[in-house]
This record gives sequence, structure tokens and C-alpha cells, in this order.
Amino acid sequence: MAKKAKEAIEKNTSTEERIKEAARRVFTQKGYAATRTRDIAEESGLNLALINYYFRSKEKLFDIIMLEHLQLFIHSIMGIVNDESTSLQEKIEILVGHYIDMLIKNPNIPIFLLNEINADPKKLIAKIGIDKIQHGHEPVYLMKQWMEIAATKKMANINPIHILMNFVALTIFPFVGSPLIRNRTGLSIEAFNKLMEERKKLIPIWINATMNSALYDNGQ
Amino acid sequence: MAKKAKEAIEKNTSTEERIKEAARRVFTQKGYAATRTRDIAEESGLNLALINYYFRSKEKLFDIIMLEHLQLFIHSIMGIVNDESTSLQEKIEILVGHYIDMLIKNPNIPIFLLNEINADPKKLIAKIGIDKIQHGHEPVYLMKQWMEIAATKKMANINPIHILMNFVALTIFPFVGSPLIRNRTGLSIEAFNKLMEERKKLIPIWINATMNSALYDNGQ
DNA sequence: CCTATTTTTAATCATTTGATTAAAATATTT
DNA sequence: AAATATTTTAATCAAATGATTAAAAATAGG
Repeated sequence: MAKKAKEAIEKNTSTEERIKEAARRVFTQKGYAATRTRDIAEESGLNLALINYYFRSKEKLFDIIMLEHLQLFIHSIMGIVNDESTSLQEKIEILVGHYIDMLIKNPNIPIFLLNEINADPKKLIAKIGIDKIQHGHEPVYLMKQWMEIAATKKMANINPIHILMNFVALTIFPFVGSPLIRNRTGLSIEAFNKLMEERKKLIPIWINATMNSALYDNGQ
Repeated sequence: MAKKAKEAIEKNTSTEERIKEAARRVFTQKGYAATRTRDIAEESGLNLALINYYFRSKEKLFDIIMLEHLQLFIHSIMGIVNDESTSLQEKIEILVGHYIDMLIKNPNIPIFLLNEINADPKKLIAKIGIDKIQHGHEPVYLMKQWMEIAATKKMANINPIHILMNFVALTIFPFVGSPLIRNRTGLSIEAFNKLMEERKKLIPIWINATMNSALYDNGQ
């Protein structure tokens, strides 16, 4: 372990970490199939053989990046959805804010994840058991609150999956469609991000509106 | 042109068409980078060399499929958005119905398109000029109607891009996230499609609700 | 400073993959 | 049916690509 100490000291620039950072950028941008190990070597400025020296194979390195991304998406919100001190409405506001902040920093993670999941759903589920993403299986407190409100008939008589889909769609889709949206509208990245900031406030209002509107419009 | 006549007769099963059909399936499922010309040969049950014989290269064949998909998405709705006999509200209902029907038949086209656009936005715009998708540049009638309603202050004081994003997100995103949604909820394809059918009616209501709700909630 | 260990490098390997070719098979024309 | 044109096949090529190796360089420990 000659270099272990050195790595610990200058952790930020250890060879292993530099490869991972480069791999994260390239894999996330281009996807697994379009990424060459040589792209990662070039992006990191390191020798090609070091990738296999540190990570054994392209696939093993990819799995690490994929797991990181999945955790960033799911693990990071567990504290929010299980917080017993916030209301459902507050949780929605906090979640939207959390995700939009994260997506402004990492705008191409959603399309990366969705594409890789689509490429081979079974393989991904099998390889990266949900256990590794979700810590434990405690029932999510958010769900409990949801059920309570649904029971009081304050919520419209529609499948809650619709509301969940709407939440995810309204929050994440703009980033998935960002290249197309920006091309068609001529928006700069800054202008686009400003719109996303606006959505932090708008989406919770919209979610509210959709839940209530269906209550009336659906009844007839 | 010895076989041209034969092709014309049994158009459905001409070699060229069989390759294109196989290519459509494989490219749409796996994307350009992950697709091997051998996959297409195997899927079509035809000899590998025939792909190059009929289409010169993998890339040329891919371009054809990509153009078809883009047209399916954009060209097919031109009649709807330019119809002067329908109201804005009616147009939204018709568009949602049109897209959901199309997406139930072709559920993995959106993730395919979004991924390829993301992979290299400039290349795609350059290669397949918008001209080929959009016939002419007549101002879309839907836009005119939109502006009129916006001018009468019937619409909330938010950037119309938000509403457009919401429309696309609510309609398309569930299909993009389908593998994940179905895995997490345990829904069968049939049950999932039934939910999508429900959304034909729900999304126009929601779009309406979001436009109006923001009017009030945003004012303070 | 010397030795052992770890890390890095350049060269190379074995497959994979897009594409080509020449011959065989099939269809069309006369 | 013979001659011609077209389509299909099997074999092969050249480049790209993931991975390995042996030697060189750098580092750590005594």
C-alpha cells in the first residue's frame, strides 16, 4: 500500500478518483454503448490501461457510476419523504426544490438513467438490487400522509399513480427535453435555468390544482 | 430493374422493407450506438451484406428511421394545430388523444428520440433540417388562438413555455418512464395502457386547471 | 541509499464490427 | 431456353475496441 497514504491526502486528485470523474462525465453524456474506454482515458488525461488496473472492466466502472446516480436520485430524498414534522404540501415543495436544484447541477442524469433503464430493465434491476438504493423497507411517511388525505376525500377520485406521474413528469421532463426545448425556443442555458427556478414555486401549485380540479370536472 | 415489379407487388415483404422494419425495431429499442448491423440482420432473418447493399451504411439506414420517427411526431399533428374550425381547448383534447394513441402503439419512440437528440443535438439539426419535418413555415394557427386568449388575460401571467412544457411532459413522460414505473408499481402493460387512456380525458382538464390556478395563486 | 512495492506506460492481443467482394442463385428479358 | 440483369450468400478485410502484459517509473519503508 505504498500510495494509499498519498491518495488519502490528496484525495481529490487521486488517479482512481480522476478516472471516476472522467467516467461520470463521459458515461452520463454519451451512455454506456457510445462510450469507449479510450474516451474516458482521454477525458481524464490518463493512460488507457489504468482504467482496467483500477476498475477491472468498463462494465464494472459503469456500474459504479450508475449506482451513484441512482442513489443521488432516490437515497437523497429519503430524509425528506420520511420527515414526520412536515405536511404533505410542504414535502412536495421541498422535493421539487431539491430535485430542481440537483437537476440544474446535473441536467443530463435523467435522460442517462431513463435510457439505460430502457435499454435493459431486467438486467439493471437484477444487477443493482433495490436494497442498495433504498435503505431498509420502512413504509414511507409521505405515503401515510397521502392515504390520510385521500381517505378524507379531500383528494380527487383518481388513481394516485397519476398524481405521482404528474409530479415526476412536471419536475424532470423539462431537463430530459432540454436540448430540444432550447433548440426550438432559442433559450440560453441561463434563461432555461431561470424558468426551472420558477417551476420550484409553480409545480406545487399545479399539483394542488390538478388534485382539486379533477374532483369537480371529473364528477359530471 | 428486374425485381422492381416484384417488390411493388409484394410490397409488404420486399427485402428492403423487411430490413427497414427490423432496423426500426432494433434502433428504436437499443439506440444507434448499441445497435450492431448484425442485430438488424438477425432480426430481419436476412444476410448481413444486404443491409449495405440496400442502404449503403448503418448510418444512412439509421437516418431514414430517425426521419420517419420525427415526422411521426411532428408532421402528423400539422393538420390538427392548423385546423381553423376547432377551438384551443378542442385542439388540446385532440392532440392528447392523438399522441396517446400513437404512444401506446410505439411506446419507446420518445426515449429513443430524446436520447439521440441528447447524444448530439447539433448533428441532428444539421443533418435533418427542420424543413424535412415541418412542411413550409406557415405560422401555426394554434399559436394565434393562444395569443388571442393570452391577450384577453384569460390566461395566467406565466411564460407560455411552461404550459407547453407541461403539456408535453404530462403526455409523453409516462411513456419515457414506463419501464421504471411499471417495475415500481407492478402494473402490467395492459393496466398501464388503461391508465394512459384515462389521461386522454385528464390531461386537458389538468392543463386547464394549471392555467387558471396560477392566475389566482400567483397573484399574491 | 537500497530494496520492495505500487503505479504508470507503451506495445500488443483477441474480438467485435462496419463494410466489401466475388461468386452463386434467382429473376427478367428477348 | 439463352442471355442479361438483379439479388443473395459466404468469406474476408480493415479499423475500432476492451483488455492484457511486461517493462519502466515512481513511491514507500528500512
